[in-house]
Amino acid sequence: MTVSRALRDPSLVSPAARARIDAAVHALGYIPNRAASTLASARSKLIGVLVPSLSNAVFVETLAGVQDCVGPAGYQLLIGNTGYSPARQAQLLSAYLAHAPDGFLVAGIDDSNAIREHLKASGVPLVHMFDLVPRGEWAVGFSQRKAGHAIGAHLAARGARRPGFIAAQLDPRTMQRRAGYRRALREAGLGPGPEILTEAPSSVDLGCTLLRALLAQAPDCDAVFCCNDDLALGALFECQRLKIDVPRDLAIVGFNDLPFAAVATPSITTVATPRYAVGFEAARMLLRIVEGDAPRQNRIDLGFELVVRESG
Amino acid sequence: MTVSRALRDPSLVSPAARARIDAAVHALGYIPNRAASTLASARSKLIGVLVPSLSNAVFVETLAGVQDCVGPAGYQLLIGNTGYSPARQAQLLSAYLAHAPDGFLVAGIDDSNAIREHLKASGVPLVHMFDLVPRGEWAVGFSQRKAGHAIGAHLAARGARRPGFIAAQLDPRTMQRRAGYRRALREAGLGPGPEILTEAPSSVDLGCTLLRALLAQAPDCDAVFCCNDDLALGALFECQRLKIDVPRDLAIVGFNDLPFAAVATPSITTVATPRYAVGFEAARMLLRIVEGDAPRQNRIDLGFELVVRESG
DNA sequence: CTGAAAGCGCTTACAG
DNA sequence: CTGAAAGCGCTTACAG
Repeated sequence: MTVSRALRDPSLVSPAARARIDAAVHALGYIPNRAASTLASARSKLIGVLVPSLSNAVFVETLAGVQDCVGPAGYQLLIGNTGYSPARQAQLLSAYLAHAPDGFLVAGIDDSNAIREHLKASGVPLVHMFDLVPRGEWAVGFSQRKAGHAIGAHLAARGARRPGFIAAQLDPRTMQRRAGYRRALREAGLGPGPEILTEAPSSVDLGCTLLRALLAQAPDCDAVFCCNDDLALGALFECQRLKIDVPRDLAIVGFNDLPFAAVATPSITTVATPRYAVGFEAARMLLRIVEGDAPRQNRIDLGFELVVRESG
Repeated sequence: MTVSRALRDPSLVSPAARARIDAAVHALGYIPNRAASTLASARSKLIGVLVPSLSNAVFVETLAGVQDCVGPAGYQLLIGNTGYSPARQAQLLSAYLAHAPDGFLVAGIDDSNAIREHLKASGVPLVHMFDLVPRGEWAVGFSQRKAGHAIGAHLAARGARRPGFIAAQLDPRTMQRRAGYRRALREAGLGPGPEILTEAPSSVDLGCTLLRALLAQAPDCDAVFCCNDDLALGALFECQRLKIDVPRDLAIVGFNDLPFAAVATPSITTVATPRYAVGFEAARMLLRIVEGDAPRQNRIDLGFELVVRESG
């Protein structure tokens, strides 16, 4: 148990003992057993992270932020992909609870109260990522509504007469962006405009399809807000195929500012979202809670930035 | 301990006992403690997965395959991003070893023998993903060399006189593709052709830069093999910016067949790689080994497919 | 089919 | 600064 002490905090042990222990550890290739440590200390050094998708680069970068924050502190992640399904989210939360994680980081609100109570009972702290919505709970994100509003206002200011909207997945964040966007159009005296919505998962390919559908429904459309950059890229490709000049004939605006947006031809106007920072700061908040140094602020709004480029 | 039995395998217990146990479990919201189970049974139901990158969609899809295979069997993943660094890989392997994983799945060969011995000593089985190289070890993948060869042969057959090559990251798999590609050019009586290589991480943006560098070095270049689709997309964007007609003035070929390749304008010729299947089959192989039913074959070659489209 | 005993490898809390 | 004792919550192996 002097060994146990030396491994956890070398300063608790005399230099002589430390040296002998270090030597033995090296000679034997000894690796402490975390299961035993977890059992004895009631600290697993595991953090459960739930994201709605991994094919969306946004969440991959969020995970990178989380990892960069918790890795140096010696925590490992249990990463779960909910596929935007509340049921799957509940299932993953219970499965992870068996591993006694020290905390949870979740992107996408959990609607089902069943799990909420499960969690409360478990006492495992949870920080929401992206959604600022559940007041009174820990959250790091930004206002999807304001971001959508910024885009609507931009298109109106740019002179769009009949802007359209295309969206996939229709998760709550997308719908919040839409709400802000529509509000901006209203404020600018524009109608709600044509919209093509589908619950299908988002993809570049789908962007092509939705753009065609939009133009079929509203041939006089002169701008389109795509609920994310993948869709925007597909829309751009489709315009190129149809010989529609972007932005002259049709302005295209995306969302997230994924790496390709800046270098597409034309480059894509979009909203840069602080996804890496959301992951990092949410993880930092969680670690502070776990380690008993909870921040006074329970919500952090990281903001966003409209990036105007060539496409609209 | 009848409870323990009922939870692991209900058939071991009488229906009456089972019913009472189920009722109690529900009433209490009881969740078994995996740390205790791991400690007592020497089975963690944890699998360590090491990939070189998560910003590359290839590995994200590989992880999806792994997850879809091991999830139903009740295993959780510890996912580590090595960032193409052998040192980081070694570090992650030791860190994960402390969690006593039942197995490892690794993309990218581990060069450092130090860890190899560590692993051997631990007795934790490991299956390589993508690389078929280490004979005598478990592996699921395909021949990068042959895939590169198929591209070289295709460009030559298509009439390219001076094909170029651009590549980033320069990991072993990329270099194997290059070797096969160069061999095909040689066989077709073409010189090795201009090449722009950089160890920088791959990105769409970098594709733009490398294409410009290639054309600066070899203005008479009439085709380019980009070591992956991200680079190919960047190259395509850059051609559009420079008003270079693809494929008339310059043919572009990528690698992986990421979702956007099929819908770009023009659509991108590439090699479809079985990345989801690599993950799934590697996981299946590992599970069989872990569960004492090791397959007789220790290597599975999943092949690849050249997908000829508009860009070259 | 059910149960009492021992132990997995650590950590905690308490003595020295 | 170091050590003996007890226990974390399960599972294994052995009796009944």
